[in-house]
Amino acid sequence: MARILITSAIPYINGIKHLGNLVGSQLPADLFARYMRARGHEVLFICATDEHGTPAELAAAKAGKPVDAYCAEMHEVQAEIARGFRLSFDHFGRSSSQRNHRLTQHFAKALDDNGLIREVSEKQVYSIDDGRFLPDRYIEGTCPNCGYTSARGDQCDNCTKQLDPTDLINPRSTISGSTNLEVRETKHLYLMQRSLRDKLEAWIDSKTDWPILTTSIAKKWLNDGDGLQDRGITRDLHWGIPVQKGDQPWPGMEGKVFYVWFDAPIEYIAGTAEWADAKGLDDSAWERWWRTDKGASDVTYYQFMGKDNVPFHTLSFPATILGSGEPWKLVDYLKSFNYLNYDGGQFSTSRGRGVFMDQALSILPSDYWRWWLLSHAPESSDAEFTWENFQASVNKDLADVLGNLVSRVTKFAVSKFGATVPSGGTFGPQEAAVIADLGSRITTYSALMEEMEVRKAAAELRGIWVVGNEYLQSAAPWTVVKTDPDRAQAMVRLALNLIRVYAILSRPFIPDAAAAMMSAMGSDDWTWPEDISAALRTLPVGQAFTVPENLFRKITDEERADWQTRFSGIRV
RNA sequence: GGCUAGGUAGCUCAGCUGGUUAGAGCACGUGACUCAUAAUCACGGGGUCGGGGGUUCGAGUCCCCCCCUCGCCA
Repeated sequence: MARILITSAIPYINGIKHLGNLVGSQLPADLFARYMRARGHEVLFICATDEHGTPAELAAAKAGKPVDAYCAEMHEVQAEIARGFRLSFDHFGRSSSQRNHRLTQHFAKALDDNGLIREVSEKQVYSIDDGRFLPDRYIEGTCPNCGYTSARGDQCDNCTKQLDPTDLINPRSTISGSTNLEVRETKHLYLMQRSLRDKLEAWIDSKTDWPILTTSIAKKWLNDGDGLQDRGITRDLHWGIPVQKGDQPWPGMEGKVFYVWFDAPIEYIAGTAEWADAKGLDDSAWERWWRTDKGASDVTYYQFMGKDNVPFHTLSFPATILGSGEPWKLVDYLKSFNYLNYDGGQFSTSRGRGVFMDQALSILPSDYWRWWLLSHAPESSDAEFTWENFQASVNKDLADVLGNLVSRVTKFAVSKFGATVPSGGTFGPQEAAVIADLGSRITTYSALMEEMEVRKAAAELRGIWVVGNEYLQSAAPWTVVKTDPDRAQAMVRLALNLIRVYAILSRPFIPDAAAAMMSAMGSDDWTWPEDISAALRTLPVGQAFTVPENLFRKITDEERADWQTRFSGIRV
């Protein structure tokens, strides 16, 4: 038994995420966690909400709520949706937790003690009416280059020329529209990533088994232009983790907070501490997952995220860990995903284009989405969601291949032999062939799951389902029963056992349907079928089973057309 | 403009270090079966692997140029 730590990139608190966000991190992480648990490993799966920063403050203001209350509320909303998708987090934490405050301040002190923090004085635009410094993208004005009146502080969207906020003519705050702005001098802390560059590069170079997507992004940042840059880790904001050196004040930094990208990944650790707190365990319970001097040396740590998060997880966060000089666990395997596009374009949160997690659950159960998203996960390149493809995949794979298999087996069995596992006959060559076929397929499937080859694993699982239909078709118990009822009973017995085995194998992808299959077979034995021959003889003869409701319903053309128009833009 | 990843059957995608007639699922056609959610199973048609050069006994797979998507960055 191995010890496996899994984290999913933490979703930002501001609003409900769309399916592209889901399939890029939380869902594949859940798949992997469920699989590893099924194999009997000790798994800890942590996620959280990322709560700090300007967007959270603005969203709270828009909602007319204090930012802490807003975050608490949105955290609960996201947690509820996560439960709806059956995301099996051991803990769903919050980056605003006290645990994260203390750890973030601790890391800042450790970095400073090691000479890796420097102070930088810089000029930034301050909005007097808003009472805050404005990040570049919250300033608009007239482009000095082309005269476009809605140029942003970092770039003009019209002429694409790169700008400095102070270049803008008649600059204004996009938050309030106020033009009462001035340039103020402010001091910030920078993490000296440059001095950790070689260490980081050596570490990245040692990860030869990582996806190309992951390492190529990391190397680009290490080598592009002047190479890895030092990074500001503080901001002039109110909502965030106060800048402190451990539990001591940081002279000159009063009133400032850490930058959200500094504290967010630390929440992986803090979230584990929150998990221990929630369980009433002491510090050693979470430290054994993170501190190699306190029992974590045998932990294998996996991270899951979309490609936009890769630089922070391959460079910035490791810089924090390595720079601390303390024995914290570094990620062992980083699985990254490309983007999911929506019907010929992008998912767009701001324009409400695409399907959001709450809407998805309002039209179909989570298993439908889990299956489609995972079997089409954007692993090697960006992938495309279309309603036609979704409909075809759900109807064929789930309803026809798997759902109908369960249906035909149980209904036939009940009508001929009653609602108990029949005792007659013995397994012969046909059954031996099925056992051999499944044995090798399960080996393949397991290997793909361990390699996190999500799409290929889904395809193999589907192949495993098809084996059941192939067997029934060639064995034809409905014909055999007329001349040799005992033989037909043996066939039915195998088929019923098949349903239980399929429940186990399918559970990481479609947990609800798997539970329904298992329960219909009157069993609760989820032991992984290492020995498929024995696994197909597990249900006791005479044990009662039930005919489950159809596991999956089909999506009609009318529904598809309706959804297609409903989710084409403008979220209602 | 720089960079990453892609451009393979109607659609969604596999094809590791170059090697027999380029694969899967869906869709389509034909047949079988009738237990089942008009489900299933078998067989079949369909691709000059974005374009053009080159290296090689041999290239979808390596090199060069060009075109086109997606994304990132400046």
